[in-house]
Amino acid sequence: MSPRADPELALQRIRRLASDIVTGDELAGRLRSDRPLRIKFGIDPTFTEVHLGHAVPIRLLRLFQELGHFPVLILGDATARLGDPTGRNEQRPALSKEEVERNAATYLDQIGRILDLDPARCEMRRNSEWFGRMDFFDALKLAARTTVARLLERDDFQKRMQAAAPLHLHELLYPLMQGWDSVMVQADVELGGNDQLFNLHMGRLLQEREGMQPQVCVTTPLLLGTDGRKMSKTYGNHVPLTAPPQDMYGKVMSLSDALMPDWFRLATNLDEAEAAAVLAGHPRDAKARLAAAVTAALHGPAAAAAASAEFDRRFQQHALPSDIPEVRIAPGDYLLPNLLKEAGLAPSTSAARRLIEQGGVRLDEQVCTDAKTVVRLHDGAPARLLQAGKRRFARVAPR
RNA sequence: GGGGAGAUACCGAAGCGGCCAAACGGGACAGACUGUAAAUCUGUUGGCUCAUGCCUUCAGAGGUUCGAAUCCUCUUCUCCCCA
Repeated sequence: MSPRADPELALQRIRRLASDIVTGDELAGRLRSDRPLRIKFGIDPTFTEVHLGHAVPIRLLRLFQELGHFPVLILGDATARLGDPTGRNEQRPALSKEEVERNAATYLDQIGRILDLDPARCEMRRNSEWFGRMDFFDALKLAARTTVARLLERDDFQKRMQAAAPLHLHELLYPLMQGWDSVMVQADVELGGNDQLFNLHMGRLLQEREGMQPQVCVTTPLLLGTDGRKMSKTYGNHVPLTAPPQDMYGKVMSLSDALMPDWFRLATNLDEAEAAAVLAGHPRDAKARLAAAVTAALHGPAAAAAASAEFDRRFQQHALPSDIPEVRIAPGDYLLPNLLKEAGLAPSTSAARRLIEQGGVRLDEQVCTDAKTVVRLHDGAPARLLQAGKRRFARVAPR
């Protein structure tokens, strides 16, 4: 276990990644205590792809770990089967045990890219451990610890009541379950996205009822997607933690300028002064620095440097990418649109034709706008270089 | 249980017998511009052996008609109001 950092400095670094802290004084007090704090973070394995937005609280958890504290990761295998009502898709179908397990495995793989999951430095618990043992009376006893009015304070519950939208009884109990996790693992601090504040508070309340010192709640700000909307897979504006270095770098480079300060703060380890200095320079360079920092954090500096060099080659010097996939096809004469389809560069020959007519296709580095071009690819013919749009390439050769 | 409104391409939404492969908006893709972007402008956005040609689409199944996304019947599903 690394030695604990200076409490003042620690607090400063935590604040930089935090949106709300309830309460700051309590956190300062605990950071000054002489034991490692138990930092709880819960994830419900309800989906499989973790992106940079999800990663913000995980990065904060990592920071606590670096500061000498002890992450307690809760795998919400019980809660996942219920579904946190926060989500817009309230009708999330109940997941099977198998699905939950499968998701959990991919989660840990992804989280492990940020957090040190070594059992000596991190505790991992499944909440089925205690919820699986509860009987109905235990559940009622838990429910008796709060009031309906208190639960209905939650913003999205209120909205749904007002909109006369369905609000199921079990959804009301979700915050209680999350809060009970805090009791069971004796959390000192719980982290979560800033939409989690209500649930985090419930942990405080339940711990207090149990005569424990209530946990400190720390929420993290929302990291917006590359286009400024909420980061989401459906918008295609997300950066998956598992994205290969080249893609990751490229995705970050497509970020809107205005979002750079947030991204520096929430997705990189640059300190405030350093980030400010970089941002004062040319936006292009700042973004390159950002992309490199994000990529390096997940793939290491060497991969980041390579991704950066490749990106510059491709988009600044308009050079060909260094790794063009090779496609082997049956020998013969091909109409250009068919060839594009065969090479996997277009979804249909019609789409390929349109692309050609719009000047989006290059054959051996020459723009070709004639959809009737015939490409002869007989046995022994040399490979032809195809480019569709700015970033799709293939070398096609007869099989 | 009663009454009403719907289901159209990736999404939202027009169309209500031929001029409909289907307006418009968003998204996506391409081109120009650029700092890689964003913004802006332009174009494209069912498929095909590439054609002023053919084929498959307007919830599903039948029917009327020379002709149906549009009319009729049934089925499925959604939403709203009343009980």
